[in-house]
Amino acid sequence: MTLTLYNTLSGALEEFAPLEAGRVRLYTCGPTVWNYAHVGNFRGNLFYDLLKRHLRVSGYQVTHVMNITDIDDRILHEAAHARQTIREYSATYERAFFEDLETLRFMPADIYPRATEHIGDIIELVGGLLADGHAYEVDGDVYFRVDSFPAYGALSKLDRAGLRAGARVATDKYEKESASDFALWKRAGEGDDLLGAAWPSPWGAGRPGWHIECSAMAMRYLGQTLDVHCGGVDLKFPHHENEIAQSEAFTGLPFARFWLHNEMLADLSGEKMSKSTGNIATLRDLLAAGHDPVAIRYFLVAGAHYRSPLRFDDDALHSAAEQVRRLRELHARLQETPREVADEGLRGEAESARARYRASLDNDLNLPQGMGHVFDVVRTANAALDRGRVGEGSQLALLRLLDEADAHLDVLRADDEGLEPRLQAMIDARERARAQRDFATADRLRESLREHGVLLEDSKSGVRWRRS
RNA sequence: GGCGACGUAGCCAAGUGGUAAGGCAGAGGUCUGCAAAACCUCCAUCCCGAGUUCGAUUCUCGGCGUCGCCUCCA
Repeated sequence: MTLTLYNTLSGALEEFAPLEAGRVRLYTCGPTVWNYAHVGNFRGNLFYDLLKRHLRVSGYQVTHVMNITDIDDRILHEAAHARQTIREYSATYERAFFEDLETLRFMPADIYPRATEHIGDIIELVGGLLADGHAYEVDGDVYFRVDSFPAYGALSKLDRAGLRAGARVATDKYEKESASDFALWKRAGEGDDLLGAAWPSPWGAGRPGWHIECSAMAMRYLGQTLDVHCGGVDLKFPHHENEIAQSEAFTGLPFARFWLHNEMLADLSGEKMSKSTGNIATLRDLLAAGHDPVAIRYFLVAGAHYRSPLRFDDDALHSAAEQVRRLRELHARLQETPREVADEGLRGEAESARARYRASLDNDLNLPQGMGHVFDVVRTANAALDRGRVGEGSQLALLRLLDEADAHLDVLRADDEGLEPRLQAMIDARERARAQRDFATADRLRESLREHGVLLEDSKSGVRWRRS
């Protein structure tokens, strides 16, 4: 089975193969650290996570670079307001971002380059574009000359004539040859040096434009042609279009072979979650409201196919939490000693489900469909366990199925394995009371444990506990 | 106005030219000291209209509706 991915560049599903056998060079658009990221941002990050995990499942070694954009107009503005340098200002949000990623079990990238630490690379890129006539300088600002790159618009399918030369372009304060030209380098404003936001360059003190850092850092660590470049659909234009233009104008080579774009997370009303609208929830908000981070992860990664919009909704979050619980429940039951029974049927079902699960993931990362296959078997397996019909063969096959899914989901492992001794003692005391058929005492202890957030489940093989 | 995506049960969400996975919620039941969990049963004809076809939810056209992008955006 081969991995097929939807490539925005061609607008079609394509068989994936990296340039170098066995190794994938992956670049994913990281955060601009000017504020706390919201769960919509993390939907994107978890899409990257899903892709990377599946590439690894598929046998590839993945070199993953994700940028940290720590210089931009908003950071500049906020830092000035807070009377801090941009580094001081952005450090808080950068740290929070990494904490949130860890909470969501994001598989870390290999390299997280910061824009401010690659000014030299950026200057080299801008210099090259100027030398070749792909850019021009106006009074300390440098712009990319879109007319010099005929393929402009190929990714976003925007016809250049169709890019309305009106609206916001008219308000642009810079003097550009053409409305669609974009800044590669911006002249320093007054006080920028005090904020730590001005660097010397052949065109005078200034800072990089928005798009250039991605080109510079991607090529720095991954070479001139990437295998996969990911981002949200809202970055297709102008960000990715501009990345392509400036990178390919510089190298004369394709910048990225596969462009993958994830759809947005929407609020309850269906509107895209975004900071400017204010309809956002941060991970911190959700945790404070008592939501399990693992359920949030499941919701964001498996709640919908990555190219479909996903609506943020309490019921959907609850549904995610229940699905995680059911998977964990079955996983726990499969730790028991298998019976000596003939279980060819169940084993076959588990193996077939695993093949179908794999095929779903190979088909453009269709995890929601894959989970359908998994849950088909979850029910069958539980029924068989109820009847004591699970032997060693099917037990192994079922565990393999769950492991295969968990290679993407990463929801089975618990954050805290242990139980406080005092609570464990209460469970033991309850078991003794039950053995003596002193159900009043047993029920009292169970209720008390419930108040401590521990739920009990009695089974033939003993009592199981879990956090509520 | 241009480009693009989407409209499947109370909710979330897959999918297919031959009469629609899965999950949540809900109802009834089995099991259990009671619970919980688990299991069993029930719960949709796929926005509307026309067309193509032996047959369309799936293809085409036209509506209606929702959303995204059109230089802040994951």
